[in-house]
Order: sequence, then C-alpha cells, then structure tokens
Amino acid sequence: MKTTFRDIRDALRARIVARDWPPGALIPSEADLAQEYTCARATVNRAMRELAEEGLIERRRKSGTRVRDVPRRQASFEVPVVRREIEATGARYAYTLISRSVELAPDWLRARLNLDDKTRVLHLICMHFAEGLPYQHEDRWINLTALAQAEQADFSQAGPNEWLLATVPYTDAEISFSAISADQDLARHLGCAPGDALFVAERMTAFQGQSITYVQLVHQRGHQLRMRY
Amino acid sequence: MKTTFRDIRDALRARIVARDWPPGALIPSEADLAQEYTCARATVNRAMRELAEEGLIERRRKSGTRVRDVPRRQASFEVPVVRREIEATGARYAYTLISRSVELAPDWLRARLNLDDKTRVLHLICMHFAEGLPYQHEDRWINLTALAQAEQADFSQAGPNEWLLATVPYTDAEISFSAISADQDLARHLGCAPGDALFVAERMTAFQGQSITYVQLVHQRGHQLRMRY
DNA sequence: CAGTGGTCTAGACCACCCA
DNA sequence: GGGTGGTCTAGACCACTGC
Repeated sequence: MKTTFRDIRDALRARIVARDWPPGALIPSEADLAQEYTCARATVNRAMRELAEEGLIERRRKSGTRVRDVPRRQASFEVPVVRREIEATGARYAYTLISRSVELAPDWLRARLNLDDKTRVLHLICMHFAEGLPYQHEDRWINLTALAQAEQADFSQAGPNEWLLATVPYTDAEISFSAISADQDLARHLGCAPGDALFVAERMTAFQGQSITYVQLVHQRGHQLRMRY
Repeated sequence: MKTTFRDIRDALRARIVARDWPPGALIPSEADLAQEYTCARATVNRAMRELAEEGLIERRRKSGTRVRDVPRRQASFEVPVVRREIEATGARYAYTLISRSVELAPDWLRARLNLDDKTRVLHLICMHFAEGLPYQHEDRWINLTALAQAEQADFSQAGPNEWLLATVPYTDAEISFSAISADQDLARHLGCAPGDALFVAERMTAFQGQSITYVQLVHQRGHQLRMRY
C-alpha cells in the first residue's frame, strides 16, 4: 500500500485536531514532511492544499504553514431546484401558474437589477406543491431586454426556474435568506394564517454582466434549510 | 509566459459557457487537451478537477468528461461569528449575559443532541448588540458531560461562542435556517413587536462523536444572510 | 480488454516575502 | 538573500468501467 495524499491529509488533520500542533503553531515544511512520510513533496503539497481549503491551516510563502488560531468554517449547500428538492423526498411534485404579465419594471426592481428606464419585464407568480400541499410561492421577474425569448415561453406546465436553467445555464447569482410575515395573499396560497413567519429566499442572477432575473421564493410555514459542515 | 492551470481552466470554462461544448457534450480527453494546449497532462488534470469541483463538468474514468446537463450550483458562506460579523461592518459590538443556569437536559434537547438521561447542561441566554442596537438573541445549551469546564467559565464578559471556539476549535456541525414569530420575550429583547417574523439560525456541534452544544440564534427584524455563487 | 481519469514521483524553476 | 510554498513537466502505474 502506497501512501496517498489522503493518508497524509488525514494524518495531518488528526495531529491538528489532537493539538499536537496547537492553534497558531507552525507546521513543518513540505520538504520535511515529505521526508517524514517518505513521499514526494507534491503529495504533501496536495494534502496541505486541501487542509487550507478546509480552513484549518493558513499557508504563506517563506513564512510557512500555520494552524489557524480560529479555524475558518464555511458551510456550503446545493442551491435547491424546487422540483428536485420535492421529488428527492419521495413526494409528488405539482406546479401551477397563478399569473403572468408583461410590465415596465417597477422602480424597486430597476434599482435591484440595475435596469434602464422603461425596461420591459415578464412577471410570473407560481406555486409549487409537494404531495398536494403548498410548498413554495414563487414571485419572479425576468428581464425581457436580456432574454426576449422568455416572452414566448410557455410557463403553464413547468416553472420558470427549469426553463431558465435550460436556457441560461451558466449564471452568476446572489442569494439571500430572511424571514417575512405572511400577507393575505401569501397566507391564502400557502395555507397558513396571515402574520405567520415564513422563510424566504431571494435570488438575482446575471449572465455576462446583464441581469437576467429576480425571484422571491417564500416557503411553507416551518420550512428549514439544513446543512452540515 | 507559461500556460498555467488557471489559464487552461478559464479557457475551458469559457468554451463551456459559450456552448462550444453544449450541456451533455463530451470534452476531449486530458491527453488530447494537453497536446492542444502544449502542456503536461497533470496541468490539464488540475484545471479540470477545479471545474469538476465548481460543478460545471462531471468526470468518470473510461467514459471521460462531460459538461453537466444542469450545472450543479453550490453556494457557500463563512459561518458567522457574531462579534466579527458586527465589527466587520464598522459597528461597535456589545454583549450581555441575560441568564445562566445549570439544569437537567429537557427532553427535546436530549433528543436533538442524543444525550443520556439525567445529563446536566449549562443554559445561557445572551444578547449581542451592534452600535447599541439589539442584533442577535442567543439561547445556548452546553453539554456538561462533554465539557465540564464550561461550568467554571465566565460568560459575563464574552459570549459562549468565543469561549467554545477557543476551547473546542475543531467540531462537526449541523446548521439550519428558518423563520419564527417573535414571542413576548424575544420582542422585548430584540426591540420588535410580538409576532414579527424573525430569521433564525440553529446550530448543533459535536466533537469526536459527542454532542457539545445546541444554540438558537434569533436575529434582529429584517436581518438577511447573503452570499454569491 | 483498452481507454480514461486519478495519483505519485523526481526534478525543476519561480514568486513571494520575512529576516 | 534565502527559505517556503506554488506550479509545471515527463513519465509511470493504477483503478475504474464501458464495450
């Protein structure tokens, strides 16, 4: 059995967690570790690069590698696509288009998406259901200047998210999470009481510097976003 | 100027985004690309490994590398430490301990943390302020079986999060986000109206298989968690 | 079986940056 | 200036898996 970079990475991580090298301590150089583990320096490099990505250590040329005083912890999660999210639980997915209209972008939207005056946008409101129960309320705006084809697309059978993914797959996005109180409309669609606290995701996506879409996704009462790290 | 793995990675990404290779398409093999870009295969490998981590492509031995039909998008964010989060905005941070008690773990907590019967826990309630305004309400439980020292620690000046980070820096954690309505107590501490929708983070952390702590962090009204991807 | 990605090696050169 | 990490190369062997 040869020593792999995984072995070395795990061994180093174990020594860090055991405080063999306490927070702030300097770790031996790549060359030294390569000798200790009888492997090439590139192998040690790969191992330590991964630990650096994990946020456990901090590397600098010349000064060497240190155990971070406070480990940098980052959590990540897969950006959900509502249909898959629902089907992954084994539930039946259903979709309804509630309204569709073409409008001039309202001021707040122009400000968020950095749109010109008089930009036309497609405004869609939809609902997503899991096993027949309301799951998510989607309020979406699509920039028709950037994506004129959207005006001809049929959103009566499938949600705009799936159409967008197929049409503009490679976007930059900003996402934010917060809480809002259900108004009359949301309460009716989501089957909760007005005033109930609801979990909201908002997303803006851009492609090649142009804003494509803004969406507000309001989840059913009690919804949680979970992840490990 | 030599060709670096970054150059190759960016060039390949550009070709994918330009649909030079459309979703689902097979990308040339590492060996072919190495020839095309006049570099070593290891360099192409590094470039493509990063694209795979980004979720743009999917690699399999023998069958080769494909552009993902739907790119796997994952967002990541740095797990916030409230004091830093506040100080990063330039605001003054303040902390108050509201209550401290040692109790037997209630049933719901025993279930969540998988604790034995009659486990003693330290229960802390604290507030974090930004520029004098309520920012976050912290309701924390620490497993005294796993971390007996916590009983002697002084939480009147600094929050338990910082103490825990210094004491047990390398933990596994599960985090979840949701929305709740403010009850009387939360409303009073956070300076909002009862019933207001508030953004909540909950976190459970473990070390070496033992549950260390559970915390509920309720944020000021209107708080958002933002990230790009 | 054979083609593809996954990894290791030994050596090399370079960029950075602390002393 | 010199030590450290960052990266590239050329070659090699292996693991996986579709044919």
